[in-house]
Amino acid sequence: MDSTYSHKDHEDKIYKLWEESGALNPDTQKNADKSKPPYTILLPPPNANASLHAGHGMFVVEDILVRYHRMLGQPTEWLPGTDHAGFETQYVYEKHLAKQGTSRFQFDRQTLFDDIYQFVQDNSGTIFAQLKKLGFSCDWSRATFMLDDKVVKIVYDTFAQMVEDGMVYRDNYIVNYSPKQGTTFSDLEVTYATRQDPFYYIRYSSDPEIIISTVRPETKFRDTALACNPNDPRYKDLIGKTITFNGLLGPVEMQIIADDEVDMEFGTGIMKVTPAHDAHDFALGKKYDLPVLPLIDFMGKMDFSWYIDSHQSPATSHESLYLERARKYHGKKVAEARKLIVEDMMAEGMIVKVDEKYTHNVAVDYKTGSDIEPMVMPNWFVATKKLAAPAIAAARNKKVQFVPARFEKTYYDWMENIRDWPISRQIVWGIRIPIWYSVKDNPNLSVTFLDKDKNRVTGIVGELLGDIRYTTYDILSGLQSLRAPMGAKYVVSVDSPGEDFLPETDTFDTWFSSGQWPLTTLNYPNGDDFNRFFPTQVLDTMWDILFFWVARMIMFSLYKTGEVPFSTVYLHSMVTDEKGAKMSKSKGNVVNPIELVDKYGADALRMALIAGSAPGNPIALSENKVRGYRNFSNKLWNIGRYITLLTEQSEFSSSKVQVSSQSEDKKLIDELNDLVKKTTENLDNYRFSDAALSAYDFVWNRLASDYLEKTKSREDKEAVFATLYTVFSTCLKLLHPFMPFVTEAIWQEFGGELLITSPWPVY
RNA sequence: GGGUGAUUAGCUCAGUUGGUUAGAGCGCUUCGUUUACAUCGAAGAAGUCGGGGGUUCGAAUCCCUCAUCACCCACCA
Repeated sequence: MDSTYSHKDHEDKIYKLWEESGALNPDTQKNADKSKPPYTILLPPPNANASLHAGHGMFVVEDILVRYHRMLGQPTEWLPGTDHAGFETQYVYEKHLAKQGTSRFQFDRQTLFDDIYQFVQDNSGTIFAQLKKLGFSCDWSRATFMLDDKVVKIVYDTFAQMVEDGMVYRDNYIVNYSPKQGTTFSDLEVTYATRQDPFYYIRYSSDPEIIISTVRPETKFRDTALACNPNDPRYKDLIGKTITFNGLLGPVEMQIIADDEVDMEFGTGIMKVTPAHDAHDFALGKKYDLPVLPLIDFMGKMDFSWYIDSHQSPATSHESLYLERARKYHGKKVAEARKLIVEDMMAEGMIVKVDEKYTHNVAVDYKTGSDIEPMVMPNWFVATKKLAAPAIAAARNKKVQFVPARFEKTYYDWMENIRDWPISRQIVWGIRIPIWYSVKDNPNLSVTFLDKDKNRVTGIVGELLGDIRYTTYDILSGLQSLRAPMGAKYVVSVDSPGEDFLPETDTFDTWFSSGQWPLTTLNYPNGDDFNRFFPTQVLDTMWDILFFWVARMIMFSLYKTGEVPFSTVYLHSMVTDEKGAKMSKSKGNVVNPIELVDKYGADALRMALIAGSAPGNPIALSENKVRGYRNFSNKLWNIGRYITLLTEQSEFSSSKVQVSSQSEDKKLIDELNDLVKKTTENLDNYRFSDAALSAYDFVWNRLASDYLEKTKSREDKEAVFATLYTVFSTCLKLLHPFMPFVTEAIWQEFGGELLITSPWPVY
């Protein structure tokens, strides 16, 4: 044995040994005891085109659990996979296209999908190779990709079933829409940016005095009411009345409604209601039956065609001015239009005050920070209330338990206030929603497609088909996007129901498919794996996707099977930099785990991530800490080396050793037994840090520094050897889940079967 | 606005249901080339456990309160 442990000489070879031994697959796992219940964990699928980041390293808790239960003799399944990651991946791909000077608009949706598929294929494989570098003992034979046929089939089945059960519906509803990204986002995908914007006080009327305040004067053209608090003495007498005033586009009539939700303290206490472009106003509109009048189009541009078209022949100079204004605003981006509108309002003396330093929160999408424009449009929704009820009950009945327990409360808070879930995304990369629209029944479908000459054409299907140049087939083959108006007739079908049909171009929210991961990976409902491994034992992930993913898996699983998909949710640490700050590219404090593995070995990194970590709490990763555990790897190696040297220097052989009855030796054995008990209990209770550190402490301080040093002077080398060998080999087992490579490497030096499938010590 | 977590040695953090002199790693000081390991060994310094109050025979641990930091949810025109 070399005098220092060189991880590079061992890690890859050992991983190969494990793979070849069949240990990673429960069907070939040598020590699998069929009479014992299987132990199953599903790896949260990383993005297929991702590479490893420090956060992935925390999946080590899963490897620890899997290795521990494998050593207990349970048939053990750790099922890996990758996610297509919908919008995130398409965003990455679009940046890639931009670099090549092109964009998604140059391709029909099928071509674009195929190209992204290829792009993802080209980048896939790295993440699995990197997970292997960390020593993760996944069953690669069952690796699943979110777009595999078996996954897509189950997702389609679920959708069809939900449509039938009335759990999925199509509705015209206000959604978070990003004009820049061209897609809807769910509430969870929206975040808020604090911004400073001018806050305008606009006079609507002098007698009675009505001044409203807003940051969005450009939307006032489609206001459908003014609202005040019913108890506001300033406006009490006006409630229910209709006032008339002069707007930039002529006289406007507006009724005044009252609602408790209007805050008397805020601004002037009276607000404009724009149901088409504000979620709160939309809700008010529903309550008071106000019309929804859109003003901003899907590209984020002002649409004044509603005014222009109906005011084509102005009779007065006023009317000419109004029309001129409407034309000026029309087609402008929101921000630009706002400027022009404010200028005109200023000129008209309508703006009485501007608070330039008003700070407020603006909705942006979580990934790119593009502005969210609340828009009313048809989307597919999942009715979540009925799904949530059993999911809440399951947690209350302890069918699912959270580690740490406090997340149970977070889970309830979200589940009890759950809102319907918009699942359609206007992107290409994902699983297409299996809906078809007949062009005959729906002549008012709006489509964008590339014609035979690759020109981009947008229009209404009925009109386009009246043109000799276009057939349904042309539209279908060049199709980029389709927008079906509310009330369109549709057929739920995976394949085209006929020649006269055009497909829904929306795809599912990526979480709609990943939410069914326990079902799709295990081949619900009749797969052997499903019968064997479902429900699984532990789901481990970080707390940031508790709602996105964990909650959805619980809901889907209960909906489809009546059972929870896993009994324990373990929420591992967020990996931060050494100062405890969140890692981010912009801060430049991102640690590359593979570099640390190269430098110090996977075992060292694993220990650094586990030692001192607690579920639900952040863990600071520093190179120093990793180096410290690299030293421990070397310590283990050298203890092994010392034991080997003992046998080489003496005549006795390792096969016939017996632990002596010397009190010094017996005491150590007793302490070892305590350690085995403690480690086992800690593992059973998800106390990984304690389990790792108690073994670390025992090996280094008790075994190496104390016992080993003291016994160097002893004459009865054979007895010392016996004790050392017994104690140390047990310690290797205890440490194997945490430091699989070095423990296996030493084990191999001792000869014999693989450590990975050796029995866990008993106490 | 609602909620959660954190605050323990210079740094990063453990401390399970309250129980003897509060722990680890790194760092620091002094010494050591003892053939397992200098990726080491020996010895050592260092904390009134955020402030205040309370419960208890006993509190880092339970309760109240304040402060600071971090995060989550909602988002007021």
